[in-house]
Amino acid sequence: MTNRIAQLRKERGLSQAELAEAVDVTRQTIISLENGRYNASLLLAHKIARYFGMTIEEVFLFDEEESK
Amino acid sequence: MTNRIAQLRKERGLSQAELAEAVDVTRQTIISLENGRYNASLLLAHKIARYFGMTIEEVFLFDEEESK
DNA sequence: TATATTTGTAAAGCGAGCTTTACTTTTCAA
DNA sequence: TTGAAAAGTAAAGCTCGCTTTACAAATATA
Repeated sequence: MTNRIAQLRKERGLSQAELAEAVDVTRQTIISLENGRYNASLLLAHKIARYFGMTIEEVFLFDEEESK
Repeated sequence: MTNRIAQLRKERGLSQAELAEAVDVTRQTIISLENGRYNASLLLAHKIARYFGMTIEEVFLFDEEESK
C-alpha cells in the first residue's frame, strides 16, 4: 500500500507539523506514514482523507497483488 | 465507528467462516469486527469493501463527532 | 553565511489488530 | 426434537500503529 499524503500536503503548502495537528496525531506519525514505515489506522486514514476533501481510496493506493 | 459487515454478509447469504476465508483472516477476526470489539486495519477494510464491491466509506461508517 | 524552519532518525513504551486453540451457545433444517 | 452448522466467548501471544523525547540533517530565507 502506498499513499499520496506528502504530495497532497505539499500541493496545499502545509508542513508536516500543520497536517499532524489538523488530524490530531504527532509529527512523527505523519513522517512515518509519508515514508512508508507503516500504514495508517482506518480512523486516521479517514481523518486524513476527509481533511483533504477526498475518499480514503483516493489518498491511499492499494496494490492489486496486495495479499496482506 | 460502526460497520455494515454483518448486514452485507447476510444479504449475500454468507457465513462468517466464508467471509473470513474470502478476505484471508480468521473467523474470530470477522466476529470481533461485526461485534465492534475493534476496528479493521486499513488493508483489511479495503479487502472487505472490495469483496462486497463497495468503497471503504460505504462499509465503514464514521461518526461525525469521532475524535480518535 | 548565519539562523530559523522543516524534515528526518532513533528508541522505548503502550494499546489495538489479528492469530491460535478450545470450548459454549444459538439457530435451523431433517 | 435431535443433530449439525453457525455464531459466540475466552485468553494468551505476537506485531503494528502511535506516542514521547531528544537529537541531527536538510532546506530556505535573511
